[in-house]
Amino acid sequence: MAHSVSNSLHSQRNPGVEPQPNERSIDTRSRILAAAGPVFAAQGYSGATVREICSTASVNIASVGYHFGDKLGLYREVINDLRLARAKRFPTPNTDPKKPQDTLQALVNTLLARMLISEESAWETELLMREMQNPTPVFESIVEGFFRPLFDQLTETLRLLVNSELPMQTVQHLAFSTVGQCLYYRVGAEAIQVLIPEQQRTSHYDIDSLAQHITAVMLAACEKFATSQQQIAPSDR
Amino acid sequence: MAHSVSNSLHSQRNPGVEPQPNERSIDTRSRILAAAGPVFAAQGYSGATVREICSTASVNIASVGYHFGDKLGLYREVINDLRLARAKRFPTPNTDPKKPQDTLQALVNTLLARMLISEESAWETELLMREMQNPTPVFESIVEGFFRPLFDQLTETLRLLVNSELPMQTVQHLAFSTVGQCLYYRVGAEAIQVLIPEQQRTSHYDIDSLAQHITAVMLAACEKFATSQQQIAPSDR
DNA sequence: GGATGTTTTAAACAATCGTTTAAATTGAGT
DNA sequence: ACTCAATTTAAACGATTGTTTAAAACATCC
Repeated sequence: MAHSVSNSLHSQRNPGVEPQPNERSIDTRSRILAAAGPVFAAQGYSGATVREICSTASVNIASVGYHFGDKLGLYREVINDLRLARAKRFPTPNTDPKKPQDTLQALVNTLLARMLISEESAWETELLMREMQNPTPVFESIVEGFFRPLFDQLTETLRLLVNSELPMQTVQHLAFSTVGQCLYYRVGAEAIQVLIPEQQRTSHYDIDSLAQHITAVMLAACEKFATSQQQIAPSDR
Repeated sequence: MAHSVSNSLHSQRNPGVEPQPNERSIDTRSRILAAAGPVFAAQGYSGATVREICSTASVNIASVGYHFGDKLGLYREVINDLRLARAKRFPTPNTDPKKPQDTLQALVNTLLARMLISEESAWETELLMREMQNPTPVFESIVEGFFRPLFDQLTETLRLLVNSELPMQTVQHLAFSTVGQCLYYRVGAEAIQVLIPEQQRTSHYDIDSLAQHITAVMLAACEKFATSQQQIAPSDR
């Protein structure tokens, strides 16, 4: 009745005996995976339908049950493949301790490039954004695999730019300030589209311009934080 | 067959003749509205079901069709009531041109308070967040009614803090930097919960601490931007 | 080439969705 | 008390969802 919690392949009736998948089998499997990503990203997990996925993949509806057991099983595989693919495409910039300013600029560029990507792999970012607002059971692994590495590199770089006696929480807040500014140009993209007329948007909202601005803001903050003993140093009161 | 595009009340058969709603009528109507807000916020528009809304409102399922015509009609009313309620609860801080630093601090405080509210009206912010990622036909009116006023006040305040010859786009970017930092502590809340151990989170992530940090970052940036003719002034290269 | 296990297929399943219908109930005016 | 419009109610509608089933098609090995 209820399918036992076993491998992803349902055909594996007797445990320990690996089935030998056909060439067609892995073809339909990969075709489902390729079609599922954009659909999950566009409609969300619960909004996406296995019928639409199988339709765009030119595959029978029962195939997802056969190859992934479940709709959630398919989603897990999509997330897993996404992590592997992105690790290769966006290599973390090599950190040069002698030029932390340049490292910060490179990190901001990488962050913005990940946010504002508009190629055929834009659905990946969309999917990660949906996970941030509607976390599914795979969210924690996403944070550890995706966000933690960049967050650590960002805090290390910012540490070099400020007074080394600043408490760690302040440096972490500076990292969140950096990420937050980058993230806004994706989360708030629809709002910006309403707030700013199109004429201005076309000329000053490319990745390089935004990266330069955000880097300048954070460098100014770091300089001020570097010369102050306290966490906050009001200027006049 | 298909209900004609008319008033929200279906009972209004002959145009020009206002129906006189009962006491019970406006009671069920308001009870539906009160129940719909949190459900829409928690499940999203398409995820929410009129059955759950009517169940928590202790109202028949057909009532939403009678009073609001449609599920979307109910949603529009929820958004409309939300705008009116929030305009009263979060009055925009009065802007004193002589102390732009204080005005900025107050604006950041208001922004963060709107983001991190955890009272019984937390569903309102949740609903606005969902609109940002999954815009419905009411999104544009939300931006104009909710975001535009604070965005304008923010740009005016920042204008007083920087060189008055700076191009408008730079000031707008500074406003987005401010909003982005505040927004991150809500959008990235789930990620922060994984990245930062609970022990640290309890002591340095209250509204006042975060507002002080963000204000300090933006004041540092403004000071630097005020003394530079160019939009970006690299320090050493 | 027949036997065996793997994969695909069409069809149906039960559950749930938003919406509609027609009758029952209520409330106010005369 | 009767009338008539407003409102509520239970029930059903058609459509769509994820999942399952049993048979057909395929591939592989002896």
